[in-house]
Amino acid sequence: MSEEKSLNFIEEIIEGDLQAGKHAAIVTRFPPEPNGYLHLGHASSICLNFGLTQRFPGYTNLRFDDTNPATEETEYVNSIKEDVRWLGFEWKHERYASDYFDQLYGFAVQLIEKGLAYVDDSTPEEIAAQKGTPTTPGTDSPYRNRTIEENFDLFTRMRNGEFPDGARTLRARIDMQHINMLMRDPILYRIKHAHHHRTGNKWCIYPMYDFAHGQSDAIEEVTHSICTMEFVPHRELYDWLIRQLGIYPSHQYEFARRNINYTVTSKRKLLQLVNEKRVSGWDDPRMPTISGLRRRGYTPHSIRAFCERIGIAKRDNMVDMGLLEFCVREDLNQIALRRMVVFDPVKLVLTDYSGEEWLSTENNPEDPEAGHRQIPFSNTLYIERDDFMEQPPKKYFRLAPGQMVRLKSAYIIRCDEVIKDAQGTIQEIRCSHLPNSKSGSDTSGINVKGTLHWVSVPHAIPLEVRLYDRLFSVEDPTDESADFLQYLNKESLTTLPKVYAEPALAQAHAQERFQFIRKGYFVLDRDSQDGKLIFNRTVGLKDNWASASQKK
RNA sequence: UGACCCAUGGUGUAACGGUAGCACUACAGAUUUUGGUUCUGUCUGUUAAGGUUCGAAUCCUUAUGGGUCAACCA
Repeated sequence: MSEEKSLNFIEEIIEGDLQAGKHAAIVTRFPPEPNGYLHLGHASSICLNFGLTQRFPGYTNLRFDDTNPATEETEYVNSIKEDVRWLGFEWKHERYASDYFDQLYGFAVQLIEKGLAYVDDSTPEEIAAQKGTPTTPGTDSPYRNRTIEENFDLFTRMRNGEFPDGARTLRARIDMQHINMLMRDPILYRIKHAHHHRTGNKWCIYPMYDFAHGQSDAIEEVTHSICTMEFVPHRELYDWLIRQLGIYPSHQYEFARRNINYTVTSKRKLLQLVNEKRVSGWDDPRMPTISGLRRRGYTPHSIRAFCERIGIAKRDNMVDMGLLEFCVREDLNQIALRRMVVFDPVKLVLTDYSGEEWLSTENNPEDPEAGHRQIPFSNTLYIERDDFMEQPPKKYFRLAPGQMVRLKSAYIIRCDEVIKDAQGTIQEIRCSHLPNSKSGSDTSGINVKGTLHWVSVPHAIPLEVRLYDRLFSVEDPTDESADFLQYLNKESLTTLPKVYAEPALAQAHAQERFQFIRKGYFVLDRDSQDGKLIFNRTVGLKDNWASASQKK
């Protein structure tokens, strides 16, 4: 039985190309612009581009599309490389569009010499006016018919820095009446006296996306250049330039960007969240950035599984964040070390128990290899306040007066008495235990429905815990006519400054994943210091009781 | 008003002219020393109308709906 996984439409195209002998091997590239941090949308593209060359013969380059020195920085280059590697992929060549600036300049000269490009002195406003609209044709620039000699001279002088920013542009000479607005004499080069993160001050003219991306693809002999649907109209220009230049015929294929509900995946909007301090930074655990997810405790494996499940297609989509959460729970359930932590404590005293003992408990019931550890037990414990109810509803099988529950990995106890203060707040729950019900050697013959987590008060260590919720309160924060910031979820971060944990957690390492039993999955945050451990909740456990009891 | 892209349960994605499947979600039950996990089951779908065909989610036409295109951004 072969596990026949169906191909997505791009894999089908590649399989067809390979079978037809069009290519012996394929070349793809992941082409980020280093002007922001990578997010979930990029993860999809990374998994696609790198995944393709794992499945088919060939390789994938990492190429930075760094043609706009005004917004691009080395900080972003470094974070992008780190994130791609963290996701589990390695590129064949690390390249930059700026590596090709000399060749690109040569291509521009070729177009000028063929009469297919001209220097335009029009202002941005004039060029916009010449452009026409989607339904009305454009008009020719008055500079459109300059001689080849004049164009060459002016372009050379543009390069030499004789003109200020924005004074002139180099435009392709195609057709101002073209039905496709991108074909209406698109700008190829613009003047920017700006420092570039790699080429420094060598250049004061920079190529536009359309005159860099496809040419870089061709230089690298990329066979399948994959991008998102908004570039569909660019393909005509992409092909035109390649044809006129007579360079390697890379082909562009488009797929629909993945949208995920309750968040935004737009670098502009994410930048805004960072700049306006709505979040603590690009790696704020609430951010849909790779670095945010990493800090939140997501595993590379879970993100890859997510991308695999949401697939690749051309139709508009809105993926449920719940699927991402499912993927990370699925992974973490297998690997997380179980620990007991009480968030909202109420004291529980065993009136018929004295002294202390260390009990054995498994680190991960899903993984026998994870072994066991010892946990301290005494007659003074903390349990969760909401694990006790004086007047329990039906089917509540936690602790209540006269009721029995098991303390995880310890004894079955019965609630005998409740001590309250003048306001009626419970101060202490007094219980007795069944000595012969000890975990592992239970001869009591009693079966209880509920099992509670707990910590021994004298042994407990304090922790800070940060609980996260979705960043936005509506499914599509960008859809509404209002500003997306208006839909920020004000409860996206809840900090519990002091919770009580079993002592084993004092030895937690940054890379370890934990499941705080009945609470969720947690990871150590980098804000932790000696003596002050901080944990991020990656995701909660599925909670059928909470959803069932809320429904009433 | 134009051109282009897209349309399968609540969500995502398959079916390549021949039984509409998978995953998530939701719901019901079993198991469980985590109301977790695991297991079993249930609900819900081809945008519409024509046409081609023995047979259409699939091919054709039209309509409808959604998206994209008027940055010296990518």
